[in-house]
Parts: sequence; structure tokens; C-alpha cells
Amino acid sequence: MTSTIRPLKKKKVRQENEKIILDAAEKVFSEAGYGGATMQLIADVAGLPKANLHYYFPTKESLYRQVVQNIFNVWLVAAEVFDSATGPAEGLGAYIDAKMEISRRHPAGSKVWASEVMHRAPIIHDYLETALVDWTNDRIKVMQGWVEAGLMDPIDPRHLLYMIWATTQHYADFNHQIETLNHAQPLSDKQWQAAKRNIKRIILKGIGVPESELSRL
Amino acid sequence: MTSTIRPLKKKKVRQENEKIILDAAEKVFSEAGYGGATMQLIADVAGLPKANLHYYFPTKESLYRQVVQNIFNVWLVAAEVFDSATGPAEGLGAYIDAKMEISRRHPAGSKVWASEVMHRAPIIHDYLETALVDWTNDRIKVMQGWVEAGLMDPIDPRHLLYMIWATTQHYADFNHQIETLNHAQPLSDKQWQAAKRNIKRIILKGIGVPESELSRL
DNA sequence: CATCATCCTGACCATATGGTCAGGATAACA
DNA sequence: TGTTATCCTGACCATATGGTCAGGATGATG
Repeated sequence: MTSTIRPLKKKKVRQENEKIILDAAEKVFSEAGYGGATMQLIADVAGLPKANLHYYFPTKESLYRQVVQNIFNVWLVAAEVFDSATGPAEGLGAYIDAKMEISRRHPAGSKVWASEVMHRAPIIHDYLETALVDWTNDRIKVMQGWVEAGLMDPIDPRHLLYMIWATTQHYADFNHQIETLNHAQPLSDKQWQAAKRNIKRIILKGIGVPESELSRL
Repeated sequence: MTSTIRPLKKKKVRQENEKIILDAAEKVFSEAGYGGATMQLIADVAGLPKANLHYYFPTKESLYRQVVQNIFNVWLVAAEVFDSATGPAEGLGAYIDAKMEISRRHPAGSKVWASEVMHRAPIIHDYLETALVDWTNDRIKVMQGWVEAGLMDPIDPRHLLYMIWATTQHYADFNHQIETLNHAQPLSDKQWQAAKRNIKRIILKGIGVPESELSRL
């Protein structure tokens, strides 16, 4: 019974503990910020002694860096829906849906990312300058192609992209404000659907997608 | 010559020093977060000894609270343009312009606000529940009126408002990311104008403002 | 000029924090 | 079973931080 597991036992322990620590760290960093978070609090949330964190992650900064990198990967995966699309209604619509889903399921990650960028990205500076720049330029070209094909109005794709990022991430980063304005209640399933529908409708109609294609939202 | 000033000299000193400290604090809080900011660093930026800060502001938290309240007032003033408007094109257009101008001139304040809300508004909780809720409900009624008057599509005003907040504040909160994506350069005058124009066009067209009214952007 | 309130600050303190380490426990493996 | 690599942790340390305070400077007031 243990024969197949035994050789992996130790490796599994490492894998599991790193996950526990990273989850706790993401939560604490998102709630307190990098400076406000303490290794002791992360340890308490993880249910481990503080020294154990330092066994897996030598410094607070290395732990934080790993958290941010994980989030960036989530972004990238979500963006894949963008690529297989044939036009703005499909591509941007799916992208907005995917980002809203992340904001709903993964708000802590979004907050850590926002906090990092707001503070001039001291830790992931290089990521922004390479991976993000490349990714962005690629999508801008795609959207530029849509403009030239007459599939959308001659909008500057850059500002369109910022608007999508801003709006979708707002539902994660400012979820406390949104809940406060919703009678102190989290958004219900219906309200999340309504949010997605409103956002997609305004943006897609705003860039010139014909009304006939909007009905499917 | 000094006769008119003399009786105010001491009061003026207080006023000036409080302003110097608050400006320094806003800058440092926005760059480091509440937990990452130190009274020593704020003192250095202000060019005053640390003990002097504690003379005017007894605790770090009281200083921070004052910074956040000042920002909230800036928001409120900017929102006044909303009210004198006769319809969405004029009202929302002016509101977007005003908020973009704040994002450009006052990014540090926006970041402090964002950080505070992201961390569940521990300091200004009561503000959100009273002032912000009241303000928001009032504007929603105005927009609801516009919908009923047929001046805009039947959009949920709440999500429209969030979209405007998110997009305009994004240019302050994520200015580092935007600059990184702009060849490490701050946006020029022209680029700021283009940003405003793109945002207003997408949102206003997206909610059904007729093309004829968009040409004036 | 004398008195008083306000303003200012170097030196100091208690506490909290990131990080270390020696030594012990556990499991893989020969 | 003995050896080795990995895992675990209580106790400890150096440093940084928010905050205090006694005493001095400055300007208002009468």
C-alpha cells in the first residue's frame, strides 16, 4: 500500500508544505501589504513554526517573490483565451470573462500584484520590463489588426487594454468597497453575472462591435 | 511690515509644518504602504526631526488618517462637476476628465486610498459606510433618471460607476506599469489627452450616447 | 522686561521583527 | 540495522521602529 508512495514521501512533504506556506503568505501579504506582513503571522496562518518557513524560504523577500510569480502565471494562463479568437467580440469577451473569474476566485493574488505594482514593482521590476512588455505588444498588434480589418473602431488598443485590466481587477482589489456598497454583502452569483454582462456590453459596444453581436452576452 | 503677520506667526508655523509633514507622509505612504512606511523616513523627506512629527501628530496612525481624509476631500470636490450636468455625455465626460486630472496631478493620494481600501479600509471604515455610500446612492439615482429619460442605455449605473473609478484611478495607481509599457517614459501631454479621449469615447459610446455627441470629445 | 504658551529636539526605551543555529526527529536506502 | 539526507523547531540575537521626555529656544503678551 505504501510501496508506491514511499519513495515520494519526502518530496511530497516539501511540495505540500510549500503550498501551505505560499497560500498563507498570499493571504497575509494581500491583507497587510509587504511591509505590514510578518513572518510570524504567516506562520500562524499556515499552522507551522516560524523557523519552518525559513527552512523552505530563506528570506521574507524570497517568499514574497514566489507569491508574485505564481500570480503572474495565473494572469498568463487566463490570457490564452485571447489568442484563439477571430475578433474583438469573441476575444475580448472571453478575456473579460476570464479576468473577472480570477477576480472572483483569486482576489488575494490580484491585490498582491496591485500592491507590488503600485509601489513601483521593486521585486518584479524585471518581469514587467520583459514578460509583460512582450505580452502586451503582441496583443496590441492583434487588436491593431482588428482595427485594420474593420472589426472595431480606430481605438488605441493600449488604452483599451488598460481599461479592461483596470475594470476587471477592480472587482478584486476593491472588493471591500464594492461589498460595502452592496449592503455589506459579497456579490451574489447573479450580481457577478450582471457585472460581467455590463462590462462586456459597455466595452464592446464602446469600441464599435455591432449590436447584433452583443445579444449573445 | 511684520505688524500684520506677527499675531499669526505661531499659527502659521503650525499650519506650514503640518502641510510639510502631510505632503511627505502622503509620498512615503504611497511608496511604501502603511506598514512599510517609517516615521523616520517621513521625517527625513519632510526635513524635520522625527520627534517633531510626533509633536504635531501624536501617532503614526493619526498622521495616516489625516492623509486619507485629505484625499477623500479631493475626490468629493472633483465629483461636483457631475451634478450640474444635464445628461451623461456632459456629466460623465466632465467627471472622467476631472478624475483623470487628479490621477495625473495627485497619483500619490490615489495610491494611498487604493492601498487603504485594498486592506479592507481598517482606518476609514466608517467613511466608506456613510459618506461614500450616500454619495454613491445619490449619483446612481441621477444616472437612473438618465436611463428613464432615454439619454442612455439601460445599464446598471453601479457597474458603470465602478468602471469609471477603476479606469481613471488605474492611471494613477498603476502609473509605474503604464510608464514601463511606454518605453519607461511618463505619459506626455498628448498621451494624456489621448487617454482621456479614448476612455470617454469607449464609455460614452458604450452606454448609448449618440455618435453626434461624441465628436466634441 | 517678565511671564507664558508654543515650538523644537537629542537621547532614550520597550517592543517587535527578520533571521540564525544547534540539535533532534523522520524516512530513504544500502 | 546502520548511515545518510531531509525535515523540523525552540531558543536566541542584532536591529529597527514607534513612541516618550526633559529641557531648551522662540515668539506672543502685558
